[in-house]
Amino acid sequence: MNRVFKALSDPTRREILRLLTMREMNAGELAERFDLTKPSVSHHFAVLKDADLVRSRRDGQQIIYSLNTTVVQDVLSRIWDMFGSPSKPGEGG
Amino acid sequence: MNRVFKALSDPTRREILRLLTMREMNAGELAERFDLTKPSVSHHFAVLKDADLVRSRRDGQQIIYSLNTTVVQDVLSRIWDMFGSPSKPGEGG
DNA sequence: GAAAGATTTCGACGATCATCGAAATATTCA
DNA sequence: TGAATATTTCGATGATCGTCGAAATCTTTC
Repeated sequence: MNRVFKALSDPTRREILRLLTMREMNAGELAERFDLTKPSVSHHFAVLKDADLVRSRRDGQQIIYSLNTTVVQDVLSRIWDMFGSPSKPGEGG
Repeated sequence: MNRVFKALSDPTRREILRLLTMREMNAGELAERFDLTKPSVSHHFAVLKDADLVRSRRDGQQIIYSLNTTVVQDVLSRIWDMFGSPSKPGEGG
């Protein structure tokens, strides 16, 4: 769970995730969207994969990235459970 | 929004937030729960306050921390909107 | 097999971050 | 006013992080 929060702590990676909610994209296509070198963007892919938030598959020369939908949903549920229903003081928590 | 994610990226701070969902606590009470010096824990309070996730008020010699419930709820909603309903490829997003 | 294209790995560098001990600030109580 | 308690601020330090250019890996095509 810590890797997930670390992964989400960088704006570039959050933007990658947001783009992938639209449709899957290959590495070069994603890299074009950022003012970063390809090695830098590739590093962000690795962090997101390590957190299990995205998946990748090869299609010819290209690597196609997609959102790991089930994990993202599960993670969001956990976060919600952790902070989403705080009992107010005096409400009996 | 970036400050929020940065704030959430540290396990100690997430634990502070989790504890505060139970009930409000003063600084010393919270600090006892961690194997950290008081200056370190105090630093985490500052980060959480800067992200507007917690509030503090003074009661005599003590500073009482509580979850900023409305902001936490709002933040979670935003995160959910950002990643919560990803359209699968071919589903027409 | 060699050239070309897409992507990642490597090694390094500067910035940011979590942590600490010491000192400073704020409040209470005698 | 001065001692005691609670908490934060300051200054420093080691670790982690995002970034880069160069080199390596993998695939396709000729």
